[in-house]
Amino acid sequence: MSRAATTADVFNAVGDDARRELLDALATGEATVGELVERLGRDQPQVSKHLRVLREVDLVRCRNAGRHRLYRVHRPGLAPLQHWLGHLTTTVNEHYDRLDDYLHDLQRESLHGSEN
Amino acid sequence: MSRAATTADVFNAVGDDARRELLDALATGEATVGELVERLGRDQPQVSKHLRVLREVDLVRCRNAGRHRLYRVHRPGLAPLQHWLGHLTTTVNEHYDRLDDYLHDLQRESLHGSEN
DNA sequence: TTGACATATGCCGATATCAGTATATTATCG
DNA sequence: CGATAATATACTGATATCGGCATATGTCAA
Repeated sequence: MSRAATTADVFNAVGDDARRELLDALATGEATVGELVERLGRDQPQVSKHLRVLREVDLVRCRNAGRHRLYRVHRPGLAPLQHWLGHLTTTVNEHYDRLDDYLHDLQRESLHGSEN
Repeated sequence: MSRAATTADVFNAVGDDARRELLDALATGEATVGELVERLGRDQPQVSKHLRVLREVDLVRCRNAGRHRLYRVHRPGLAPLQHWLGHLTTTVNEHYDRLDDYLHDLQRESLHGSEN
């Protein structure tokens, strides 16, 4: 009972450098595994494995083209990230203002308070 | 030579459920560790530890208020996330269109890759 | 100072994760 | 059918990560 969940969520998937690089590489269009291997300069098995993770969380999809496999970003898969980040951002913006930041940064140095 | 980097980046920090919950909880304003412990229903040490990670990547900051410590979201810390996701999204949108998705989804049906 | 409260840190064990290597699967072509 | 190219999976070892518990640090108040 130590760890939490498998890599099976979008946030975790994007938490890895290699996978973000893959997404970036696919941002401009489809690519085969071999092309990605070359562009990222990583081993083929690793690229395949990372692609698998991305596929499992629906951030990418693929189709067969001859002997190759063309991967592409699956836009709807980005929704959870966009929604969470958007929601967080707007909520924070609604509840904080410049004055807050200003005051807080001032108070960060020293402060006295007595109350609960 | 196995693992990559320490948890010291924003994407990794946000990859964890507990930390996202913390950010969500702080979205509406400052809170003390105790309040967060109660809201999230997690042990105090864990909350503190997760807050530490968030602090290290500059997603939250804190100030002392008496015996308490008030944590808050540090908005600039969100920038890397916003930029990466925004850039990815617009790039993808520029290079894909509805027709692409339509065709790809069609072809996806016709030929298939096995899975495991 | 002492004592109580709030928060942080240290240690541990279980498990996940990643890179690397070798091998299996799948598809195309002759 | 067999050979070969492209990709996927299996296994391994090193390390990171997380949760749980105990304890340390720090802050106020009397």
